[in-house]
Amino acid sequence: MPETLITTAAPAAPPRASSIRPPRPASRSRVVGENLTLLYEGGRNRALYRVVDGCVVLSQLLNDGRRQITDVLGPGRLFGFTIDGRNIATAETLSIARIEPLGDADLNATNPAVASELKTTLHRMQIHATLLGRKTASEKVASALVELSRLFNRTGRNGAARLSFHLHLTRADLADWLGLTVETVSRCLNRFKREGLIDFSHPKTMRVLDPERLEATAGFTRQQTGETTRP
Amino acid sequence: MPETLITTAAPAAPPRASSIRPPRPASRSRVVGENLTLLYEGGRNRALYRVVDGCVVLSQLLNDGRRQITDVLGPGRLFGFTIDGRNIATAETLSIARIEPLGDADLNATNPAVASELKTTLHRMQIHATLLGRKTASEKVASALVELSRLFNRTGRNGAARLSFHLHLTRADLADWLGLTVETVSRCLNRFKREGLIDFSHPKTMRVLDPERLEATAGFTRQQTGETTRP
DNA sequence: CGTCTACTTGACACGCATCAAAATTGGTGG
DNA sequence: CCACCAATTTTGATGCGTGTCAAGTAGACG
Repeated sequence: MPETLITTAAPAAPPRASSIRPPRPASRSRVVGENLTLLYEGGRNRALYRVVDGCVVLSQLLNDGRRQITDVLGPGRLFGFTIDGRNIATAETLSIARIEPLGDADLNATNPAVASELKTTLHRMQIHATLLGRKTASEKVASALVELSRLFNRTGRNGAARLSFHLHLTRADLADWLGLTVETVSRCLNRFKREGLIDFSHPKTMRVLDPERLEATAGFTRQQTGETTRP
Repeated sequence: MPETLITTAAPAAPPRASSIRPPRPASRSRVVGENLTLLYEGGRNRALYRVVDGCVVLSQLLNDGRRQITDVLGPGRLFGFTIDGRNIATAETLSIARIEPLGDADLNATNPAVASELKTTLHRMQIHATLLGRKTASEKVASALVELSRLFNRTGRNGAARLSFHLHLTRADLADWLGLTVETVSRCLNRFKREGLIDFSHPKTMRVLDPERLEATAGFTRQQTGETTRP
């Protein structure tokens, strides 16, 4: 039984520069966001980890500090893949998360479970690339809500989804995940709230009021719906 | 020795709808682009392939026809990964390409070479996600040129790079890869030409005149440059 | 209660999409 | 080789979505 790590919030760090626009003057010394624990960065560790509870994000940075979150991991997901001993991405935990290292026997990429995880992550990345390159701001935010509600929704004691979930990401994290700015994310969320798609009193506690309309707003890839047209 | 497939251009198909904007009226019956051979689409085949020569692209589609090319494969790359028997992405060859199927013995994802390819692809996807979400149009186009010149440049007989390469992608493909429109791609390319970064007389034959300035225009991830700042 | 940070909201600007049309390239048949 | 048509690429004019800048509000924590 592997030991379980419990990571907690790190002390505040200077703000980072994001946004989509050209090189900003900013070039901060600390690259991770506030309230985060940096698990490793660009090739420091050699173990694979499993998320037990909470939320871990993978990210990349440009030289001037612009950040892209490439994946959001919920319970069960593995991370820490390396190429030639260097980690593929930077990983951070959001608020409190429990992670456990995989045993040495499982560290090999030829392990079927690990290979399967690689393919899953790759598939998710493809879908996310489509979101980043081809979706509008509204579609992006709606997609994120659908995705996060699936990852983190708590089922009631009767087993039915409550459609209320804890948003582990800040608005800035969402922006860095979706290729937007904090302001645009905030505007979309509040518009959805006005339109009755979602509700939130606390900014981190989301409730989906109209899942169908939300999913329609999110847009779909053809594969996801199974539709494939041929002449 | 596995047989080698030679794929050629397919007959013309109706145009597809791309662009980043909301649902377009368009919803065409044929989903692949012109002059392309569709290798498989959303879960039709079970073999892994290796690109021997030419260029293969992986793509995804949204319901209304918007397309995102998620990766561009040059010689040596593998593709055709599946999850539960369904292909992760749609693959198409551009113009003429030679591909060969991997032997049955190699089909297992636990094969080290296959696992390594998965990680390589995943790493490339992360870098591309950063491009899609956080780079400007100029940075995107410059990055694409740098990347394609590495994939397809022909070394002279003395072994020195000639920095001239065949652009397998059309402007529309580039746009779908970079999350832009055809017009923006064309404008960037011609601006780079005016500024002396690149040159091309034929639209498909690119020559890099100033690799350093081009790479500077492309921007870098911190990992790529090896730079990592800590407090 | 004061301070700090995250979040929200408004006014404005600009990069890139959109729309339109001309120029170039590619292919086919005479 | 040239004429002709379709597709691609280029170029210009214009508009919109989203980024930028700025100010205000709300929670969290001492």
